[in-house]
Amino acid sequence: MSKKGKLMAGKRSTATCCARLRETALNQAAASELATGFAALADPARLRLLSLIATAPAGEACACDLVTPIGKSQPTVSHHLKVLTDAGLIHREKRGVWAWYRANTNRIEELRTALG
Amino acid sequence: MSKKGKLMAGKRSTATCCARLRETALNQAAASELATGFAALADPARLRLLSLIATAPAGEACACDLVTPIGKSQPTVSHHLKVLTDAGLIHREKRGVWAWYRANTNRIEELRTALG
DNA sequence: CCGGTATATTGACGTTTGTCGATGTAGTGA
DNA sequence: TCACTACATCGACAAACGTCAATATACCGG
Repeated sequence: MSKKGKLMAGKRSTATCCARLRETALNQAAASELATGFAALADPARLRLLSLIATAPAGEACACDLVTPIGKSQPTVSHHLKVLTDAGLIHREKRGVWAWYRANTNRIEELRTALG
Repeated sequence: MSKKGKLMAGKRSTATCCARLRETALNQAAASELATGFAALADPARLRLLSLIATAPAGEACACDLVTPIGKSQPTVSHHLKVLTDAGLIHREKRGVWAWYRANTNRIEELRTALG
């Protein structure tokens, strides 16, 4: 779990990457950073999209396969995928006409760590 | 701490208690349940409140000590505390004139598990 | 009972969000 | 070139949200 022995408390090196809610009180910057991440998860459609992408074979999913299961219009799904992308939770790769999405494990883990 | 406790005396279904985003695709119900939880975390002020409460001595914090560090008005802080309470992330206990808040570890862990 | 304090609720406001239809853009194959 | 498909963007709208001042509620010490 611990990648390195790097959890020095004294160094204030913009440590928003590893902020932990229940360890030390969050400063404003860290709180804002985390809030944008959680905001992306604060919608059922986006949670299901992220789940569909993360559990897709080969770890990636085509946008064309995401519209129907979500049950929303194509522009809406496209919008949600953009929100997830902007929040760093997924990564987009355009291949031909198709857009392939992949979960950003590091970012998800970052938010998970915040709750630890 | 006791093993389970009766703090979770809500109508939370057992099926959604252990949903994991990256394990199997979320159904609509589980996604909605998780989304309300993450929505409560989708605000910097609420994240800082939860952090202040979780790291407070004896594991509990008085509302009277939460207004100033947040830098928002008293009604606004009260509102955010209510949102966190309704989402099951903290627990409120009125003692005399004061309201004491305590983090709901189970609920936080539940959301953390969803990202695992 | 009275004044002071702690907290919650109400009402109003500007802003953000989720949604869709319409439209734009770009790759593909005939 | 043309039609078709996949996806993004735009414009509009209602609903939800964050915020505060004003007010209400409840407790406590005199």
